[in-house]
Amino acid sequence: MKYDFAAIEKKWQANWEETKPYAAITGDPRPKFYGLIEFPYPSGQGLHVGHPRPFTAIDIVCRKRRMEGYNVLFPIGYDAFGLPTENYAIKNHIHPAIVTKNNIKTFQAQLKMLGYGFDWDRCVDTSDPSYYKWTQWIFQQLFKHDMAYKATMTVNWCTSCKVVLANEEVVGGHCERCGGEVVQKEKSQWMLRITKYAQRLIDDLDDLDFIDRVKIQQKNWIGRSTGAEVNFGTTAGDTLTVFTTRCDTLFGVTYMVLAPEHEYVKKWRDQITNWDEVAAYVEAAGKKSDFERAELVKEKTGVQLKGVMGINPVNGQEIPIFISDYVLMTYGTGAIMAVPAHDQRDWEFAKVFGCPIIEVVKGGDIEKEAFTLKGEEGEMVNSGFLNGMTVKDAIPTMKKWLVDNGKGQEKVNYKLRDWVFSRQRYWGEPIPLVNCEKCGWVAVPESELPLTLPQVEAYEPTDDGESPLARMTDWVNTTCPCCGGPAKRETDTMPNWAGSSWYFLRYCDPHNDKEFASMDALKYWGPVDWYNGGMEHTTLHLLYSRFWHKFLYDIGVVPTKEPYQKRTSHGMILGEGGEKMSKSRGNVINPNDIVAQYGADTMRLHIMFIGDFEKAVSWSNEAVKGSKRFLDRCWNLMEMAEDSDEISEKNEIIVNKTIKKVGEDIDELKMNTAIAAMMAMVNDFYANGLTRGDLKQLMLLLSPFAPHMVEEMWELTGYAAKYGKMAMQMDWPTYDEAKTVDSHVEMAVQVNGKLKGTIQVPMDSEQDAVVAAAMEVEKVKKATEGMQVFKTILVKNKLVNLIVKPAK
RNA sequence: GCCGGUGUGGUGGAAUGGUAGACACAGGAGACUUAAAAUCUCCCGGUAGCAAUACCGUACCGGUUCGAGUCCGGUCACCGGCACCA
Repeated sequence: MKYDFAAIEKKWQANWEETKPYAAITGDPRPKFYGLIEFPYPSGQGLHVGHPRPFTAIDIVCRKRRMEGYNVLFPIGYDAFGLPTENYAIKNHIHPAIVTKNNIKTFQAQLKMLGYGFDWDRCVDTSDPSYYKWTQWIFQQLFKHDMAYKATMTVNWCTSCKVVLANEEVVGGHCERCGGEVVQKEKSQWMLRITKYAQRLIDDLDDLDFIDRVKIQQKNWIGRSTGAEVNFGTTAGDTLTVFTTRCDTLFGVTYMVLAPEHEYVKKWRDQITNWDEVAAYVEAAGKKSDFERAELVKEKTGVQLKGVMGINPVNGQEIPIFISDYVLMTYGTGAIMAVPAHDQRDWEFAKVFGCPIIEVVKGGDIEKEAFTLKGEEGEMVNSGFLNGMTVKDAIPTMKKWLVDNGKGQEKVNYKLRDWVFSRQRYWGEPIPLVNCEKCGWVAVPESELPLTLPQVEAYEPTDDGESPLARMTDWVNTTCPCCGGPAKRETDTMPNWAGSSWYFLRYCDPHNDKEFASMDALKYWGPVDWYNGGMEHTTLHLLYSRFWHKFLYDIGVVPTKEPYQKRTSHGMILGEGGEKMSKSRGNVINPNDIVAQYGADTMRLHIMFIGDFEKAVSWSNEAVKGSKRFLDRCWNLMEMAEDSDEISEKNEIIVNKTIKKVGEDIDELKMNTAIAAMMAMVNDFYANGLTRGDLKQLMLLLSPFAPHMVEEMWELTGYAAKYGKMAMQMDWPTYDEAKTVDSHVEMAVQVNGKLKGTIQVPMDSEQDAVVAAAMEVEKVKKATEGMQVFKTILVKNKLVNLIVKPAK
């Protein structure tokens, strides 16, 4: 018999729509649990199989928490601003708001189809003015606290789309969408000072329950390195400051290098005797994209600034100064001291330009390559007062010398850059600022928020890379809230990361029109207890939202310094054969098809059973059958079950064992082994028979995985009437530890570490009894014949290992 | 190059240093059926053997251990991230 999944799923989804068993109640006295999944971007393609994996996993965790007595918040929403919608709108001349609305409808239907226990009354849409009013409000707080500033910087410009692209949208120097060439262009941008939080973003990871690879990746991205700033004199009179992590090698400095954009290059124009050559190099470097500068340049290039020399502070030696594009303006001071003996890049440059290479740490062969020791045990040579020291000791000694002599100071640098926050796009939150000639940048009064997106006729970006909003002169021209004089609105919009940086806060209090969320609601629900999401967001969304949250904490509007207590991450779902799913490969799996053929419960179960949650797995249409077969077997147990509400004696052990295993596995997201354990229990039921009481335990365990079918079974077996509750509202089953193990155990018998057989012995048998039983095994007899047992290793209830040698 | 991760049957995958391959998919055999599907039961790493059994087996080489898929050192391959960060 097969169960009628279509009718059953429809019935129970209608029931849940009506009775709202997933409603979260702010302020409820039960302990709270806040489970979160990354809200989807409502694309035109609808849900794909990638979504249900994390959604189902956290849904299962939340369902279990409800049964354990928690007041659970498991919300959903839509990250609705973004480029694909805007491009679709451009192509089809439909307003992006309408496109978004339609897409959300599709997503909602699909999410409901899969039976997720979301609290739908808390649904948010980042493109809804009642939502982005508060995104704008938060931005204004950033602005008011000097955390947002406008700066001119180089951005990626697609020559074909005539549009500014984010770094993520540039693939190998070309536009991700059209493949056109991407060049660098100077543009004035809003920036957020995330770098101000760099240290705290590292330090506070220690108290969080994030999986290690997330912590490591965030730390690497922030890229803290400790070293020193060293002040070099120059013959031009200016002090040239560099950053180094290896101040121990100062005696090995044989030249200096500036980034081509360094301010001193222009400043020294009159003293530089080869200016034409220098100017040409600067211009050429400026034209190169970052991609070309990083990727294509194998051989170091550069030009010496003739006419100016640097002066090494430790020995007063005059050294040449070069410009080269291997030195980045965006890190450190944009200038370096070059130690070719102990830095591979400097070594390569020195070889090209014939600079001297002076060894200051013994141990390598600097004729062949730079000696960049990994440990810190090398011995200093040719280094004046450092001679004879280890590198480890030389670094602090030199630091102290620099400070004492006013030649430098300790310094920490980060790779993290400030966050480019402007997009020259239509479909994003308008930045709620106006520019007044007299007052400069001024925030739009809070009473005027939300500053809504005006209706425009064309969403296409303009030729000069301005936002489409710039054409709306009626909207752009306004008055200054400060002085009442003429002012212009900012026409750039926010990036799609804005709305997602705080959405988990809005879920706590989604209908509040006085505040982004009340402190009471935030205190009740915060922080998010468990947040699962993709690794691809580790250094973007996850970092950005931690930054926003810390800022909100600092201004006293959120109660915790971190937004998420626990972070886990799921592996990708690949197509059959392990290839990435893509339209061009034609291997995309649509969840709708699986649900139509097998039902939502099978879909949910299978996507959990398919493999280790953290690892990538390939989808197999064939294998889905197994999960469906299991559900059918569970369903058919109803006919087999004996008429008793007690757990049967014959199944006592397997039931208790399975309750323990499933409960523990769910908490570790090991859904695959939890399901395997339930399958094993069902196999036992088929072999040994079962009571309705046994089945009841299975239904409770299976309820989070296959909620529709279980509720139907719960009703048919009479439990719904008996308890007046749905299965999902029952208490999570408990187990008796003593009953999770049999009275007898099977133990392995080894002779000299080789398996010779197994024995059945009473639980917790002592060594003598085990050895006696072991000696009864034929193979053991044979293997120990004429031998002397001189050592016995007993692992209780597991194994006994007899170590033998020939008897004399 | 650097930082993470992974490598187990025909396949997806299980295994706190303790019986490798749980649980499934595919495959094989049987029961039921006029028949097929479905369902139920059994078999299913390799080599040799009628068999009992023996030997081999968790990418590769070595080590620690009574015992290693698991720990340590080295090598290779693949995946993800970063990449001239001084």
